[in-house]
Amino acid sequence: MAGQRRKATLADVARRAGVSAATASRALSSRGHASPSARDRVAAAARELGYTPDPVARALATRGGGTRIAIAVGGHTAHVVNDPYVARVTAATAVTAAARSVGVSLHWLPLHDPAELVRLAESRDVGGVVVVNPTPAALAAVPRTARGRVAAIGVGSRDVPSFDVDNAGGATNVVEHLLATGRRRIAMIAGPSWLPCTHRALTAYRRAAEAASTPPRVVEGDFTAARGDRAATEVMARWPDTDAIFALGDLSALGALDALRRKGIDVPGDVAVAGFDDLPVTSLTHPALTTTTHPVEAIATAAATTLLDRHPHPPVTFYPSTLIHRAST
Amino acid sequence: MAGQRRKATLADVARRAGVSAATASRALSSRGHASPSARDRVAAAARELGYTPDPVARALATRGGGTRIAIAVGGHTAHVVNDPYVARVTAATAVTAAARSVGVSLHWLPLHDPAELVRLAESRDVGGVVVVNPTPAALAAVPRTARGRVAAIGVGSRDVPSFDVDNAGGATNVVEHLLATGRRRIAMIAGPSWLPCTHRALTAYRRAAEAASTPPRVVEGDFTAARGDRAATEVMARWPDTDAIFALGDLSALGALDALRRKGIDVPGDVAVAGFDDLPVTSLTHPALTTTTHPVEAIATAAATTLLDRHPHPPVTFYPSTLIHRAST
DNA sequence: CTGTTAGCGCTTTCAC
DNA sequence: GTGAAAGCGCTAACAG
Repeated sequence: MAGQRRKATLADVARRAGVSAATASRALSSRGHASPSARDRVAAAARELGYTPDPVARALATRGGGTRIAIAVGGHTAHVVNDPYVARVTAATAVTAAARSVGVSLHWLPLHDPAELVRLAESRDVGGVVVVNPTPAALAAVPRTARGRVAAIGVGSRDVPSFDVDNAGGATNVVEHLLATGRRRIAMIAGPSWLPCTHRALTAYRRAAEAASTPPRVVEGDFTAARGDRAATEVMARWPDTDAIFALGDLSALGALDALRRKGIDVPGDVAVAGFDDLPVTSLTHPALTTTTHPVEAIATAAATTLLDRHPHPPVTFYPSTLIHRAST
Repeated sequence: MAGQRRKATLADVARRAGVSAATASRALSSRGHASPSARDRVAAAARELGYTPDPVARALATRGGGTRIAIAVGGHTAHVVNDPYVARVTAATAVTAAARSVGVSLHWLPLHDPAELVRLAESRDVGGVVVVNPTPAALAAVPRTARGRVAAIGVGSRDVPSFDVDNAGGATNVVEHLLATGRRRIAMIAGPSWLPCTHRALTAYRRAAEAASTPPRVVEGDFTAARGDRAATEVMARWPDTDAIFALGDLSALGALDALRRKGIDVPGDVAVAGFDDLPVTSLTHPALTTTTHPVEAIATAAATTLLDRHPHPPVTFYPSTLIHRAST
């Protein structure tokens, strides 16, 4: 319980190791060269003193490290920061950041005013920005000087690497599963049309449906349960012989389930319902929901790590979308 | 699009306003006194230059501000940081922190080694620690020097202010609702016994049950769905005439719902089921779950604000637990 | 009320 | 390889 005296500083370590602060710094950060002997003595001194470098001072001196990574969530209202999916991304990022002694802040990125993104990327204390649900327009505002300081969860751009779910593959999996279980008149509740990363899923659905000679039936959604409910109602009104509904977003799927139940339509007897996105509770609904699971934590961690470690980034990295077959299909 | 030249610094502002850096600092931070005229000129200069103070430098100079607030989640395994409730707390805190240019990091607080809490509280770059699901033992390790730098979501201690749900009131509400709807043999699936903040709910249940002359029926749970499932099974085996199950934690309630359905027990016909904690999807299950809603975001924001603004803190603040009556009771 | 003078703890030229 | 010295941008004494 040695918490009494003032925290050890680099100067203390240097003194104890009998070297200068500069050498101690080099030895510790293993940047620049230091003799093995010095390196050892410094390491020992640091250990004995329980020294940990002050991230604040380091950030100030290196003018660039940054003491936090900002998460900017694209959307039309400030409410987007309260989304459970965003919360998952934030928590995962906050864990990754914690290991480097940096923090995470969460911001709304108004899609009508992408300047906020630039402001964040240029803040001296921001080490990097993770953009969630970006649009090309918002990304276009990112100045070249911010290269390597911005990463996207969703679509990327020339300067912004993308870490994303393989939406196309995932959607294809779902549609093929539906086809394989005998469904032929499959409707889709899509995502909001302004969100480009959902286009791929929609395209994949169209392609798969076409290949099976079932004409596409699409209704726009917005990931909410309420919209899913209304969308399902609309689907059944426009195409009464529909035998499967594929909803982008599990909340919408649950809403659809509710709408069908009210109409006395049996799931999966009359209509199969599949979701997309792996809400933690979909195994507990009744009927349990067939959906896809996405490695959100891994995606967030990869994006954060790229920023934190200044990794050279591949332009786009896809993560698998895995089908989970349950009672609703 | 004026992002080209180097960001303005306090010195630039001071020069432009024709004052010294110290005066500019005083004028901007409204700490210490500055003449109205100086204040105005500095403010104008700052605006014209688009100046924003560098939080990193500020933190270094004030030795104490801190550039992040740490969230420490008590538990027996590192897995606790992946909890959806924790994610909600983290996101809300990250939004509050963002307004002050600070970040949030997320840590596991091993209950068998509370030293981690001390380490966090003493890190120079940490402005404050929010402890989630604390135990008295862990809190006891907090040094007096950390007063005002630690806040708890859950039980507090003499030195650690507590921000928490009124678990007792919430549980009482649920039990009284059950009694009011004619239930008399009410079982409870409790929380993990090491988590003190669930004791209050348990006590309230016991008291309410006693007052209604219904002997308490308690099974320990752990907030998971799997445990809720097994617990409900155990309840029905030990007390077959049970007509209501109150589960601490909505996941457990959903698990219980599942177990009852498998046994062919009708809900709410034979047995009513109520949850606790307001998972976002409980309105969508079938039957929809009666539960209580808790202002998690408000709680997290209050705890973070106390830390950030060095508020004088009341020792303990309770937030209401509101009953939401749905189909399951 | 305001300017001057010192740092906060670390990294980084630049000589030696 | 290593040390001395000069900051990073800001705030905190201390005189004036």
